[in-house]
Amino acid sequence: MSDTAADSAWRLPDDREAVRAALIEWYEDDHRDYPWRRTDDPYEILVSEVMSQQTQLDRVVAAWEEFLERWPTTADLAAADRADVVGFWTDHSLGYNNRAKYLHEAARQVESEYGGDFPETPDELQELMGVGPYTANAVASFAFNNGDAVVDTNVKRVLYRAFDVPDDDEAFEEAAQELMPEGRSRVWNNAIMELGGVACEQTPKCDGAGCPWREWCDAYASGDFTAPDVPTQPSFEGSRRQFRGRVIGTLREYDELELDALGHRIRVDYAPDGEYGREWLEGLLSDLEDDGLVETDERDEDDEFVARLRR
DNA sequence: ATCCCGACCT
DNA sequence: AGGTCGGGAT
Repeated sequence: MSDTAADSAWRLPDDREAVRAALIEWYEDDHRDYPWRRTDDPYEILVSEVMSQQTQLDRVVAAWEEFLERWPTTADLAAADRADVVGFWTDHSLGYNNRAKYLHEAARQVESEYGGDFPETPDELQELMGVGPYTANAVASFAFNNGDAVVDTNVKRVLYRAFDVPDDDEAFEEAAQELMPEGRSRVWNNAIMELGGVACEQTPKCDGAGCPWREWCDAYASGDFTAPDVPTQPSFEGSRRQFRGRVIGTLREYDELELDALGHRIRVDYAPDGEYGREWLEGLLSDLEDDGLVETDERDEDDEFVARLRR
C-alpha cells in the first residue's frame, strides 16, 4: 500500500476522551455569545450560516436580527420578492448576492418540498439550494444535534496543527469524524470552531485563550504554527465582482434602466463602443441574468435595451 | 494588502 | 480540478 497523504502517519492522542472533555468544558465555560447560538430553529441557523460564510461574525449579528424580523419564517421568505431579498443583502453589505438568491430559493424548497418543516439529516439538507457539506452539517448539528463533524477552514487549521493531520480533504474528514463524540454534534461543532476562532487563529493565542489542547498539541510542542494554505482571492478593486455589485446597487434605485445609462452609472470610464462598453456590460448582465438576479428586455420599437432587478 | 464558519457551475 | 462569486474591517 502506498503512503498517500490520506493514510500517512497522523494519529489522534490515545487519551481521546480526555481530549474531547477538555474542549467541551473549555467551550461551555466561556464562549462568544452570538444570538444564533441560543436558538435551535433550523431556519434561523441557516440564515446565520449563509450570512457568515464570508462575512465577519460581528457584522452578521445586526443583519441576522433584522433579516429574521422582516422574514421570520421560511413561509415569509418564500413569499418575498427576490428583489427585496437581494436588496436587503446589498443594504447590509453581506457580499455575494447569489447567497441571497440561494436562501430565498431554499426557503421555497422547504415550503414546497417539505411542507414548511426542515429535513433533519445532512444528506437531505444538502438538497437545499446553496447548502453544501459544511452548511448541511452545521444546520443538522445546531438545529437538531444530528450532524456529522463539520470541516471548515477553522477545523482544518486546528487538526493540522494539533494532530499533524495532512492538508488533504479526506484526512480532515476522517480525523474530524473520529474525534467528534457520538451524538454530540451540537456542542462539539460549536466548540471546535470556537477553538479555531478565538484560540487557534492564524496567529495563535494558545496561552491567552487558555487552549484546552496544549498538552496534546504538536504545534504547541514544536512551535511550528504553520497552517494549511487558504487560496488567496484576487484583489476586489476593479474586479468583475465589484461591477456586479454596482449593477445590483444601481438597479435598486430605478424601476428599470437603459443599457448606456446603467453603464455610465457603474463606471466613469464607460464608453458604449469602448473596451468597457455595451459588449462588456451585456456580458455582465447576461451572467447576472443566469444567476437569477437581473432580467433584461429588448424593446423592438425604439431599439431600447433595458435591465431591472428580477422580482 | 489580508482576512473572513463555502458552494456552484463547467 | 479550477474559476467565479462582494465588500467591510483591520
